[in-house]
Amino acid sequence: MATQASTPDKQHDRLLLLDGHSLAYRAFFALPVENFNTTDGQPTNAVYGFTSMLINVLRDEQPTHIAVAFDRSEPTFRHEQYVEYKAGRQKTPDEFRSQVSLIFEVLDALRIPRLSVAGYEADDIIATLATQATAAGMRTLVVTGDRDAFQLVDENVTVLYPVRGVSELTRYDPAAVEQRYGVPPERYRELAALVGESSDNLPGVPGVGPKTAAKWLTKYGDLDTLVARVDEIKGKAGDSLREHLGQVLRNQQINKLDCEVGLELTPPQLTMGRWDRDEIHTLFDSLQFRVLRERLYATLSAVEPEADEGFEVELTELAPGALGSWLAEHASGADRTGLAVSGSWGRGTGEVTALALASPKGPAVHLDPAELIEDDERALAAWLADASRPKAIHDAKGPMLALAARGLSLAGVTSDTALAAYLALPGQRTFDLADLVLRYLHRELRDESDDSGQLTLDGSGEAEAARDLAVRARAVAELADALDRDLERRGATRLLREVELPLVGVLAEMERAGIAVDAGHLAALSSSLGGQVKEVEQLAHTAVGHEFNLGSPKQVQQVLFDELNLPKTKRTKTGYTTDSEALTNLLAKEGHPVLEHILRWREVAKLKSIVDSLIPMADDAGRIHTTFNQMIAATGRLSSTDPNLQNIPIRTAEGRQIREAFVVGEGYECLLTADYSQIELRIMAHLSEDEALLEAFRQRADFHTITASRVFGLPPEEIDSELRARIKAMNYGLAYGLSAYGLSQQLRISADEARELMEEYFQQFGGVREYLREVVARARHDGYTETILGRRRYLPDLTSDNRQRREMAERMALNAPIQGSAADIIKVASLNVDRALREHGLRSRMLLQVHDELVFEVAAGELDRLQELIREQMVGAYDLRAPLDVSMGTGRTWQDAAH
DNA sequence: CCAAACACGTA
DNA sequence: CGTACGTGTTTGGA
Repeated sequence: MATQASTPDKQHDRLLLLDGHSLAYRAFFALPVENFNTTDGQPTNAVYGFTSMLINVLRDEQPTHIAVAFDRSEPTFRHEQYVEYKAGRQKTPDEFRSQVSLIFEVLDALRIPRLSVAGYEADDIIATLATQATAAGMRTLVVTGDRDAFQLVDENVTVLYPVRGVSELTRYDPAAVEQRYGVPPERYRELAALVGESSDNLPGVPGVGPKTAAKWLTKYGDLDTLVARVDEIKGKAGDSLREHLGQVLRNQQINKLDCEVGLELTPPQLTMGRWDRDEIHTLFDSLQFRVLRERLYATLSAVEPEADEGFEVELTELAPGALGSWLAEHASGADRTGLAVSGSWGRGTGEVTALALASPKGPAVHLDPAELIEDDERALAAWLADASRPKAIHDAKGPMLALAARGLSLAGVTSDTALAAYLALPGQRTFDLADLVLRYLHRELRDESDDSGQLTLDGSGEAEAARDLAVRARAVAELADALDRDLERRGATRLLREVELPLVGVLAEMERAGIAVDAGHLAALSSSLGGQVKEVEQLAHTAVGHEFNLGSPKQVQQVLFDELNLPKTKRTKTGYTTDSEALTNLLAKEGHPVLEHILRWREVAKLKSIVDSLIPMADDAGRIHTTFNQMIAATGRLSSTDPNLQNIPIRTAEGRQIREAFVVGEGYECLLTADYSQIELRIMAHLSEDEALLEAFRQRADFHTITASRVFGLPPEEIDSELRARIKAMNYGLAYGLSAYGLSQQLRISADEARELMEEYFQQFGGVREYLREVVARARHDGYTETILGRRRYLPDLTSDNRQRREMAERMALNAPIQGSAADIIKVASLNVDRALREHGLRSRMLLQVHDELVFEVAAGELDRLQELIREQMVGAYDLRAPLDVSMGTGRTWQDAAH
C-alpha cells in the first residue's frame, strides 16, 4: 500500500494551486530531453515532468478544488516599476516553448481550470486565490518552484516546493519556513529583499546571505525597524547595507505578490470537472505516455472510495460420509472452486491441518483430514486429483507438498493467485492474499457472515479458524477471476497457464526428491577446513602482533588502515572496503603478509560455513531438500533457499570438494548434469539478429575466440588467452549494461583502451549495439521490458529524474529480456523433460535447476535413453536463431558429473 | 531481538 | 560506474 505524505484534512475544502510555468521549467531541466520525445521528434520532458508531479500531488493530497496559473508574455506591473526586472534571463529554449501548449492540452483534458491574466505573473494569481480561499474557509496548497510564494504561508496556506527533480516535494508550513530561513513566513519577503534574487535580476546587499539577513530581522523585528536603525549596524555588512538600501526597498516593493488580481473565477468555482477517459487516452497516446497513463488511472481509482466489505460464506456442516455428494453437487461444475489449506511445509514435505473448499457461488466446507472417515477421504482424494475439477489456490506448492505427504495429489489447478500476481507485479517480493484481495477486489479478507460473531461452545476459536479458512477459499476463487482478467490485459495468460502453473508440480516433485549427500565427506571437509581456519587465524594474528576478529570488517579496517597505515581503499558507507578485490590490489602494491592471510581466512571460513550449514540439512535418508521460490526474482528466474543449492562453490578446487559431497542416491546409477552453453549470448544474438554474432554461433567452434578473431582482425589460431579473455568479458558484460569504465576496471586497462575495445567490438557487431539501444528506448516508451514468452518487467525508474536511478533502470532493462528469456527457456525445458520422463516411463528424476543447468538422478539402465531425451527436450525448448546447445556429464558426484 | 552493513558464493 | 539471487557474520540501536 502506498503511504501518503500526509493525511488530507477532511474537515475543510482543499484548494490546490500550481504554478504552471515554474513547475514545467523545473521539469524541463530535471529530465534529460533526449530521453523524452515522441517518435516524430516533439520533446515532451517538460509535459511529462509536470504531469507526473500533478499526478503525484493529486494522489497524495486529494484536493477538492484545483487550478493551475500561468505567466503571460506581456510585461507586468513589475517591469513598469523596474525596467531591469528579469533582464538578462536566457531566452527560453524552443524545446520548452513548444511544450507549454501541450501542458494546456493535458489540463484541458483533465478538466482542470487554468488561469492567466495580462500584466500579472502566475504568483499573483495564486496569491489572490489563496487569500480568497482563506476567506472562504478553505485550506490552500501551493505547488511552485518559485520561492516568492513562501510569503503566502500561514496556518491555512502551505507551499509544496520541489527539492530536486520532479519526484520530491518539501512541505512548507509556517514552522518549516522558519526552520529553513530563520524567519517566519510574513518576514520572508523582507529576507528575500535583503538577499536578492538573481533569477529576477534583483541584486541584494552584497556580502549578505540568508543567515545574516535572518539575524538582522530577528534582532530588529522587521525590515522597517532595521532600515530606521540602519546606522547601528556595524562592520562591513552594515556598510554594505547602508550603501544598497535603495535596492533593498525596491526589491521589497517588487517581490510583494499582488493579492487583488481581477479574476473570473473564485476559489469555490475551481472544481475539477468529470474528465473523459477517451480524451485522456487519445492525448496520452499522442504524447506516447504509457506509464503515466497507468499511473493516472491508478491514482484516480485509488481516490475512489475503497469498499470496506468482507466476505460472506455459508459453511456447510457435513455429516460423516456426506463429502462425496457435497462435492458432486457444489464442486463439479465448470466454475473454479476456491481451495485454502492450512498447515506447515518446507524441506520437501509438510503437514495439512485443515482445508476449506468454497464452491463458486454457493456454500463452503471445512475439513480436518485427520478426522475424515474412509469414504470421505476417498472422495476428497479423488476430487483433489481430478484434473477436470478446476481449482484456484494461493501459492500452491507448499500445500502440494503437505498433501503429497498424506498421499494426496493435487491436479486441475487453473489459477494460483500468488503466481498470477507475480506475473502481474514481478517486482514485488511478497504476495500476501489479504493485500491482493484489497488491491484487486477492494475488499477485506474478513468474515462477514451473520453468525460470524458467535462464540463456539468450547470457546477454543476452532469455529472461527474454520470460517477464516473458508473466507480465504472464497476470496481465492474470486481473486482468481480478477487476476485472470488482469493477466489477459498484460498478455501473460499463456505464460501462466502453460509455463508457471504446470511448473509448480514439477518443482514440488524436485523438492520432494531432494539430493543425496555424503555425510562422511561433509564431516571430513568441515574438520579439515576448521583446522585451516584456525591455522590461518594464527598466522594473521602473528602478522599484526595481536588478536583480532577476522570476521569483522570493522576490525579488519582498523588493523589495515589505522594500525598498519596501508593506503585507503574505496569508500563504503561507514569506512573503507576490505573486499577481496581491494585487498588483492593492496597485496600487489604493498605486499603486507596479513593481507594474504585475511584473504585466505575469508576463503576457508566461507567454505566451512557452507559445509556446516549443509550438514544438519540432511534428512534421515541422507538427502537435502531445498525450496525453490518461483515468485522472487524480478526477471523470472527461480531462486533456491534453505539451503540455497544454486550457489554451491565451483570456481576453486577446494570449493569443488563441496560438490563432491552431493552424490547419487541409493537405487540410482549416477548423477547427470545438463547445461545450456552460452544461453544468454545466444538469446542476445537471437534478439538482436546481429548477423555476425549469429554467424559466430553457426561456426560451432569456441565462441569467444571467434568473436575475438573478428574484433582484432586476426585468424582464430592467433587469439591468445589474453585477447580471448577481453572479448569474453565484453560478450558477457554487454548483457549487464557494462560501461567502458566498468570494462576498464575489470580488465585492468585504461578507460581509453576500454572505449576503443568497445568501439572495435561494435564495429563488428553493430546489431548488438542497435538492439541494446532499442530495448531501452522501447522499455521507456512502454514502461516495461518483455521476454520471448511475454514475461514483463516494469521499470518506472526509466523516466526518473535521478540519474543514478535512471541508469540503474536502463541496465535492468538491458538485462531483463536476456536473463528472463533464459529463465523462460529452462522452465519450458524442465516441463518438457518432466513430461517426456513420464511418457517414456523412466524412473530417472530431475533434482535441481541452477539457472542454466538441470541435475538428474539416473535410474539403472536408463542413461542412454535419458541423455537422448534430455538433449531433445532442452534443445527443442525454443527455436532460437542461434540454436540452443546442451552439454552433459555424468558421474557419482555432482562434481564428477561436471563437464 | 532485529535490521543494516558488509562480504561473498552461484548463474 | 555490470544483472539476478541467498546466507553468514558482526554491529549497534531498540
